[in-house]
Amino acid sequence: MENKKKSTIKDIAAVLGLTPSAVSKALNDHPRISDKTKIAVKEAAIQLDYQPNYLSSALRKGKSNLVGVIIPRVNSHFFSSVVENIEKVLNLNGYNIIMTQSNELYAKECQEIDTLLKIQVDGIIASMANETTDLEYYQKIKSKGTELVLFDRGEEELNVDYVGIDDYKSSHLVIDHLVSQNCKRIAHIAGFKHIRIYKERIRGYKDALEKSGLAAPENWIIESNLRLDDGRRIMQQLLDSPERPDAVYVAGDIAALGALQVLLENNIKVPEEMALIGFSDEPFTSLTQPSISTVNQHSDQIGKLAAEAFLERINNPKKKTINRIILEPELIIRQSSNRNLK
Amino acid sequence: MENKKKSTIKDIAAVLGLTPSAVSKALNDHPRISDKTKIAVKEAAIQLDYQPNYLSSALRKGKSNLVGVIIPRVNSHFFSSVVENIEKVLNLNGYNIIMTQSNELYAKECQEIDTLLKIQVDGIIASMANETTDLEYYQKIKSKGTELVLFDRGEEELNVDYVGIDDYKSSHLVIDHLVSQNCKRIAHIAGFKHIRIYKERIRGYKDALEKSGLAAPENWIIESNLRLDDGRRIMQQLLDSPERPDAVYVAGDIAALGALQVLLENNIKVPEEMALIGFSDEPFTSLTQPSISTVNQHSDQIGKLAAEAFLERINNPKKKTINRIILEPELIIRQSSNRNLK
DNA sequence: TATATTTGTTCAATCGATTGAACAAAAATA
DNA sequence: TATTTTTGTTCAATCGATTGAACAAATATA
Repeated sequence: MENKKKSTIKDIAAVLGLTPSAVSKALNDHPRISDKTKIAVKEAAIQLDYQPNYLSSALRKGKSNLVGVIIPRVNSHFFSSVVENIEKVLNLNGYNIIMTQSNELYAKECQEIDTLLKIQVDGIIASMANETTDLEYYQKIKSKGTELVLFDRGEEELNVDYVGIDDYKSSHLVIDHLVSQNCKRIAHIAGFKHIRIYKERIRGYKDALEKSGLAAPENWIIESNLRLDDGRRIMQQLLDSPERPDAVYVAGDIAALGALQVLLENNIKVPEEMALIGFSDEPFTSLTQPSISTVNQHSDQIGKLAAEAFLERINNPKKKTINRIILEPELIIRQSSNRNLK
Repeated sequence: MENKKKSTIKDIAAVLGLTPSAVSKALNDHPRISDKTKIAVKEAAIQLDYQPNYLSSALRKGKSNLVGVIIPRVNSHFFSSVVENIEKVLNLNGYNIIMTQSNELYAKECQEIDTLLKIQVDGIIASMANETTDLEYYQKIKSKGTELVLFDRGEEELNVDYVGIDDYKSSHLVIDHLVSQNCKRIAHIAGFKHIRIYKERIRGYKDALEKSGLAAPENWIIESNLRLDDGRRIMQQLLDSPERPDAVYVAGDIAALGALQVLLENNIKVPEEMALIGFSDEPFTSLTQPSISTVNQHSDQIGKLAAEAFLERINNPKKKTINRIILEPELIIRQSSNRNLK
């Protein structure tokens, strides 16, 4: 029952009275092999349930047709959707992906990079962990000659292909909308400043407020991990502050959910007394009561474009120019910020 | 700057005036190599930033030290937590994991299995897709001599190691609790009967009701995909039925969330008019208003035990006995079913 | 001192597939 | 018929690491 004897090109060669090299060439459609032989070889391959040995061919060719994907965490709609779309595109092109998660930890991320390099993936597509400030490990990927594409969280100094949205503009969409809802005192629960995308959101927040002639006191920009608890803690802090805001723009949906919980627990009317906007369009934002306004990052597009950037690079190894693809953000207005509809 | 020349044992050998085989043995602590040589080799390895070529050693040894993990979807706390714990245990034992998702699709699952077999993983740890009824591909894993461990969703006929919870008993915990809350008409939004775990939950549901002397009309057991929409649709259907239930036991948290939405939209008091219990202890169940009672499946334990089952098997290839590890479920009582507290 | 044992290293084959060069046979051209 | 070209296949080296056998040198035993 257990048919452990995997067949090799040798077995096929033996059956047909050929040499292994002829078989290899037949399978790879080498021009010098006759059609007759090719057909016979391919038939025999099926008969013997032949599966090429990936390890040996990768070793010989120096190419694994494997791409590593590193994301901060899988349990997020945004990231899992990006991965799904990366996979879709790469599968069509003969690549398989290996998905790993850093859990937002720098140490874990380094370990994952080492593993992927060890397995000799042809490239890595990654979004950086919150903790990561030291880019040494990413430099290492490039120095090993492995392709690297970043998405969402990526730093410009690495000088590699990047796909993401216009974070600066996102903040403008958010703030302009809140202003149109007659909000006057808008606070920002932000991500860490050392990460480019969050820095951009902060910059956009400030500029958009200034443009509208509203104040943006420094203590209304609160950096955090954007976890549920951070959202809760900071919202409570804002509620307790002497001049309470009338709107809060949160740089992540999960933290926005935490913030919403605290608002509801304190019987604050949303959006009448306090408007709320999150970021990422996680599915649960449409499920809460009230539903949470948020910013759509086009995860499907990001995945597709990141995969294509990798393919382009691997197919043109000489190419020197760097692609920076910036998508338009889309504001999704739901109950938590819509004072007219409710 | 780009240091593409990866060093090999040959390079180390050249530096030290040894042969590659001596270097290989030194690195692998072969007893016949002198300590002096070992130290010298290891120093040189560090100097040259030597990284063993995984492909060649895997090819030669017939062992990749890679384990594939197949889950229905990553975007779920239960599955991502299981994977996290599998990884933790396996990393400590020198294995790396490759995580893939079937998206609940049989075709995708088959493709993932092929990929993993191609990459020549040493084993596969999997939870089966909802769609899967044909076990041929899983048989294939075994017939190739690759170790297989199943968790949560696994069928007995495959005759492989399994880790899961006692689904039959889970239903008893749920029903007994609902009965204690004075519920009399308890419906069940179930998963597909062809999957063992859901079948067991249904069986437990029926037996527990019978034990309590309550009716369980067949049309109160409604099979589904357990998606959000299924929960919504079926709950609406139950509300519209002539004899409306006063409690619903849902075999999955996401469907339970959908059900809750419909209840709230219809202004039905939960749990007073309708009690609700889900399954899996997804984090959002504690975040809804009211929070949803559910069953904890001990994802961390499942991951750990599945990884250990794999390790045990790979270390004792001759072992013939099958491990079936069944954990105790834990009922988590929250607002949606607790009529006393609220 | 002669022989046996231990120690440290090299040799050579191997894992399975790939690939350029070599070669013989068949076909085309002169 | 002699020569060139084309075609189909085999040969042999290679990717990098591993491993049992072989061998020489050093050490121990008789």
